[in-house]
Amino acid sequence: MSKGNIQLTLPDGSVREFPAGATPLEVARSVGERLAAAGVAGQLDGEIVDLRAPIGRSGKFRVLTPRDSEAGVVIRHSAEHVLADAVERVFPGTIIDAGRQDHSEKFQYDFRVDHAFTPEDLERIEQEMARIVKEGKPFERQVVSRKEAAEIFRKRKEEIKLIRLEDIPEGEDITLFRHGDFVDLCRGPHVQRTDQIGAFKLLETSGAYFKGDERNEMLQRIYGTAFATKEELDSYFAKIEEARRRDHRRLGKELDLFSFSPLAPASPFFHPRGTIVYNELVALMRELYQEFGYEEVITPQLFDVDLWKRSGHYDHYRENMFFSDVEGREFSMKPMNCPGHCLIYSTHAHSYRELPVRFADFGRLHRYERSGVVQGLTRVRTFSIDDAHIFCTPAQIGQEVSSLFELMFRVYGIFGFQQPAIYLSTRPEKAIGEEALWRNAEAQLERCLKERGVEYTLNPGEGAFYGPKIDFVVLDAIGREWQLGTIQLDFNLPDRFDLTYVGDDGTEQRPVIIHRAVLGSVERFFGVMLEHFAGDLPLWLTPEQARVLPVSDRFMDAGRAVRDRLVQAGLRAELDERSEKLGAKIRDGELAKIPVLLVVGAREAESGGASVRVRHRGDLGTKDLDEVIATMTTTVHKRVLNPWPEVQ
RNA sequence: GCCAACGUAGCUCAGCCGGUAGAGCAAGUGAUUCGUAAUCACUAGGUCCGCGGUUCGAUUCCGCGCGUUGGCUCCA
Repeated sequence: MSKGNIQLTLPDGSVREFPAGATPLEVARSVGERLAAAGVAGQLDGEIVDLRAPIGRSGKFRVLTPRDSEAGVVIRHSAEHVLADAVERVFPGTIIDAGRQDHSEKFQYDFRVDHAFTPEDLERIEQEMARIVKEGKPFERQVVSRKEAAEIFRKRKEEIKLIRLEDIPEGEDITLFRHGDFVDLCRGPHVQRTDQIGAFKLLETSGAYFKGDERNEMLQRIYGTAFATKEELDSYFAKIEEARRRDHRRLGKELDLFSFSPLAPASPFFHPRGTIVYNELVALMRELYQEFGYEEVITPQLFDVDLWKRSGHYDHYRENMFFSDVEGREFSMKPMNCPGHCLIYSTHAHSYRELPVRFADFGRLHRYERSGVVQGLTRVRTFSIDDAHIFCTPAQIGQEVSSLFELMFRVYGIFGFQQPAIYLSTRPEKAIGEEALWRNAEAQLERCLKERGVEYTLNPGEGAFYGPKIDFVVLDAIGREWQLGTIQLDFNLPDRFDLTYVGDDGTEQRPVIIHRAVLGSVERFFGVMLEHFAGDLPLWLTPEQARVLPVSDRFMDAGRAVRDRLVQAGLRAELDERSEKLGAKIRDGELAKIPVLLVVGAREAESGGASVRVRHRGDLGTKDLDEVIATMTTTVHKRVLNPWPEVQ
C-alpha cells in the first residue's frame, strides 16, 4: 500500500486501494454509476458515514442503498432537515433548535414558535415537505470554522443554533448540511438528494424542554417517521395498530378485568375477573417462595415519618410520598417495604447460622406520581410488588444473587418471555452512603455477573439512591422491552437501622440487605403480560377457563352438570344460560377469549361428554369429560402456555 | 408538574355555522329451542365531565377546574 492510501474491503471480499480522503461517493462510483446514484450512505466497519465525508482509514466498507435496513436511519435523519425547512417556509420567523432520531423509527425536530402547532398545521407542513422531497434537492456537506458557522447562523437569526454551536467541543469538526436554501448544523450522515426520502408521515406534536431539562424553556416538537418505501411506512403503521390492539387498557376494559375512576386517579380497581388473574400471579410467586426459602410477612400501611427520616426516604424520596396528619403527628403511606422489614429483623437477635433471612411482602405501596406521568397499569400511584428483602452476610451475596438469577429465569420462562437483557446500574448523583460502600457493592454485583458469565450493559448513575442494582429487561411477543426484575444491593439501610447478627467469632456483624423483585410491580406486570399475550391468557392465569354452551335450553341441565363437574375438579368454569343460538354463544365466548368452550347438545347429553372447542384451534370433536378435566387440570398445574397440549 | 388533544347512553362513536341529542353493540321484556363467530320484535336508558362567563338561547363559543390520551421531565 503506497503512502497516504487506504484499503477498503468491499462486500464481495475484494480489497481496493484509494487515496486517503476519498469519499464514499467516489468509492461507489468506482464500483458503478448505478450504485453511486442509488447510495444513501456509506458504512465503514459498521459505522454509518456520509457519502461526502472523506474516509480517513482502512476498513470494511459498503455502500448503503434504500434496500438496506440501515438506510432508514439516514433517511429519517434527512427527513428531519426537510421538516425544519418546511416549518421555516410555512411559519417564517420560527427559530429552529435541533432534530434527533430516537432509537425507535421516529424522528423529531424542536422549534420555538409563538403559536401551538395544530393538526392542520401538520398537514400544511407535510405538504411543504412533500414539495421539498419532490424537488430532489441535493444535500451538500460543508466543513466550516466556528467563526464561519456563527456568522451564518447569526445572519439567519438562528439564536438557538448559536447555543448549540457553543456546545460543540473545541477541536471537533463543525459540519453544515445544506439542501436548497436550508442550512443546519449537523454531523450527518444524509442522503444525497431529498427525493431519496421515499415515504414519510408527520405523527404528532408535543412540548419538549430545551436540552431536555425541565428548568429550560419549552419548545414545540414535531414527530414524524420516514422510510425508503411506502411498504415500510405501511408496516410501521401496522405495527402501531398491532400495539393498539394489544393495549392493556383496552383489553382490561373489554375483558372486564380492571377500571379506573377519576375519584382515585392512577389507582386501578381490579374487577372480579382481574382479581383472579392478579391472585394467580401472586400465587405463582408464593409457590416459588416455598421452594426458594422465603418467609412472607405483613407490615403496616401507614408509618410515623420518623421511620422515613431514619431510612433516608424522607430526605431522598419525599416528593414521591403521600403524607397525612393525625393527632398532630405526621404519618406517611409506605412507598417501599424495606424499612418495615428492618423493624421486623431487629425484633430479636440473629445468629449467622440463621442467615440469610428472606422476608417477602406483597404489601400495598403508595407513591405519588406527577399527574402527567401516570399511564394505565404500567405507571400507577398504588401497587404492590413481589417484593422481598434478603438479610445476609457479605459472604453470602454471591450465592443469593446466583439463586435470584435462577428464580428470575424460571419465572420469565413460564410466561414465554425471551431471555432477558441485563443492566448494571451504578451510583446516582442523589445517593446516600459512603462512596467506598458503593464501590464495594458495585464490585460485588459485577463479580456475580462475571462469575455467571452473563452479558450485561452498564447503566452509570442509574442506581437506586441506596444502592447499585441489576435490572432484568424482557422482550414481549412483539419485541418491545419491559423492565421487570431487579436486584439491589444495600449497605446503607442495615447501618441506619443498626441491624446486626452475631458472627461465628461471637462478635456483632452488619448484615447486607438485598432488595429484589421478579415481576416488579404486580400491576405493571399485569399490564405487560396482558399485552404480551394480547389478552389470550394461558389456562392457569385466565379468569374463566371453560364455558359450557348448551345447544338449546333443552340441554341446560346437561350443561349445568358438565359445569358442576369442572368446578368440582377445581376449574373455573361457567355456563352460558342465555336463550341464544349456539353461534351467538360461541361468538361471545371467543370475544371473551375463553380458552375452552364446551358444547353440550343431544349427542353429548347422551354420552356424558362435551364437544371441545379450543381458542385458535377450533372444534376438536366430542371428548369424554374425564379426559377434558384431566387435560385441563394438568395444563393448569404445569402452567403450560398452550391451553390444550396434545401430549402432556 | 410542563406542552397539546380529547371528554356525548354501560361500550364504540356520530352530532355542520349556537335553537336543550342520535346510531350500532350491550341491557330489560316477549317470541324463538336453534350444532361451532351475531334469531327477531319491542322497551328503557343522557346533569352532552364539573363550575363560571358570553348570549334571548350553550353539548356547540370563551375561561377555570377535574380526568384521560400522546409527548417532555421522572419512574416499579
